[in-house]
Amino acid sequence: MDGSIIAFVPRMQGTASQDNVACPPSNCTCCKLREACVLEECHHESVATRLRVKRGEALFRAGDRFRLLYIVHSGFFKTSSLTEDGRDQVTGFHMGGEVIGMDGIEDDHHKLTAIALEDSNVCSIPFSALESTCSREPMLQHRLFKLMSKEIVRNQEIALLLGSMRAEERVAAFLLDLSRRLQERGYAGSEFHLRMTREEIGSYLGLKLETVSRTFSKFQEMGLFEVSNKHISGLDRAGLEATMEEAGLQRAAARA
Amino acid sequence: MDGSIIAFVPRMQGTASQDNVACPPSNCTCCKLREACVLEECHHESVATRLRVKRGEALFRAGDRFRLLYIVHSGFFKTSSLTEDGRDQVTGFHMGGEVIGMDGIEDDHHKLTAIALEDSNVCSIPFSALESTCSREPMLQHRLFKLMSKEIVRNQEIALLLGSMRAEERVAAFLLDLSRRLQERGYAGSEFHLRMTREEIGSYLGLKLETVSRTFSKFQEMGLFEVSNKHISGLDRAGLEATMEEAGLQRAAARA
DNA sequence: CGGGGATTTGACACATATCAAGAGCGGTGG
DNA sequence: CCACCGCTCTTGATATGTGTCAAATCCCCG
Repeated sequence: MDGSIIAFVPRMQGTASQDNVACPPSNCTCCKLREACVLEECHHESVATRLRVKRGEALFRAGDRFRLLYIVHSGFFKTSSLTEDGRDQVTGFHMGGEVIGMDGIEDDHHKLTAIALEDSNVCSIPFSALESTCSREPMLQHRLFKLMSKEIVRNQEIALLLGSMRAEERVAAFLLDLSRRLQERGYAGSEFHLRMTREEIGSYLGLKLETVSRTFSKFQEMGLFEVSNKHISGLDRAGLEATMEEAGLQRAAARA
Repeated sequence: MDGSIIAFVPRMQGTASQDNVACPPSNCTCCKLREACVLEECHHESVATRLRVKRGEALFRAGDRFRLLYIVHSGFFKTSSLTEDGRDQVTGFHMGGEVIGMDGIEDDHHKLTAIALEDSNVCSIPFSALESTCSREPMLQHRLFKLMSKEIVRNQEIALLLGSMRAEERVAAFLLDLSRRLQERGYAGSEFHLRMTREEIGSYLGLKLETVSRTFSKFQEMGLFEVSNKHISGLDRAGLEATMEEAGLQRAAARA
């Protein structure tokens, strides 16, 4: 695995509500995951607050004043940018252990909207407190720099996907990424529920929903997985990777 | 203007070589711009080193060990990612005052290659020294966080461009961005030399070089600017913005 | 002054978008 | 518990934007 910046990778078995029984949403002093959290030191200072977000609700919206960074504790989010000219695009899907909100640091206002795709729990930390703690805790500062760098790289990878891949490669890359992240969190990597619609996948991948649907059907025919509505099973990671490589070879051949 | 994170915006009149006469490439103690530099505090510590990079040379390459962050002092760079499967894409063009290399913080290795598109001068700062200084200088830490956030947002904007804009909009957005940044640096915003080839522009915008060329020709016919090889003049910013808005309206109409 | 890469332009191909219709599924209320 | 409604998804037919291929010109660099 990569020398993960995000050490906090919960292996959630219980539901969000069960968690909340034991951990009231006021602070994280009893957080079961604090030892492993990216921003661990903040727990010691008791500056983190637990929040529940229901499916469909926004954690923050584009234009909101930025104050907090959020760590997804359980659940699933999408972030999207909605520009004044009506352009709307999903920029990411976020699951347990991932940090959301770093787009707001630049000028104290969020550029993105974060919406829960299922009932979720997040940990919120005032960025100003985080900065203070960083000054005293070089390791925390170091991890935060790495975390932001990782977010830069992630966005560059999306740009690479959007700028240079065909529809099939994009969809394969999307599924492989999702599968890998679920597996890292202790879930099966070959069988999972998609929490987002075809339209949201398409928006993320720069494709129309019909193209996503068609590609799913085609992959199913190829035996790369079974898809039934939002449920994926029997995902053949090696097969998907081979599909991507083939497309890459074609590109290389075309160039030669 | 935006509450610029990058306070260091040189108004270069002289050439790179003239600069170097006065400022040997050993350190920045005599840097004319240190007062305004993003990473000002580092100059006080004399940890910054000036480098010259000739046109075509690499500042760093993908896979290189990451140690330094670079501030472009004069000149012009492109950064690009080159993956093992032969995918190659320009991820950005960088001019005076901009910081390059933040993609390497994540795991101590650069993901991108940075190549000078003209003879250039950069200031290099060991990242470890920067981190140490940050711990003592909260304002520097704060600016560095903002700088990285800005880079995150920039990459999101590229993704938005690649995922949702048509060729004409992309080219218009590219020229407007370039024009704005040149203007901020004291150059004319309506007349400038393109330092990159059509192919590099295309790679950055997710288009083929022929499409870039055709779009340039079309814009010229529309009277939005004159283009002669790499020279642009008479750039009509308002006209380009109108072109983008029209495309946006079409999109909105299509959706309704 | 020669040569090779860069650019332009045209003709054509193809991937994906668009438009359209119908089926499936999930939630809601009777 | 069933029936309905709306949203999501699938699939087909067609349109279109951009890629691909090719050739000529241009221009910069040596």
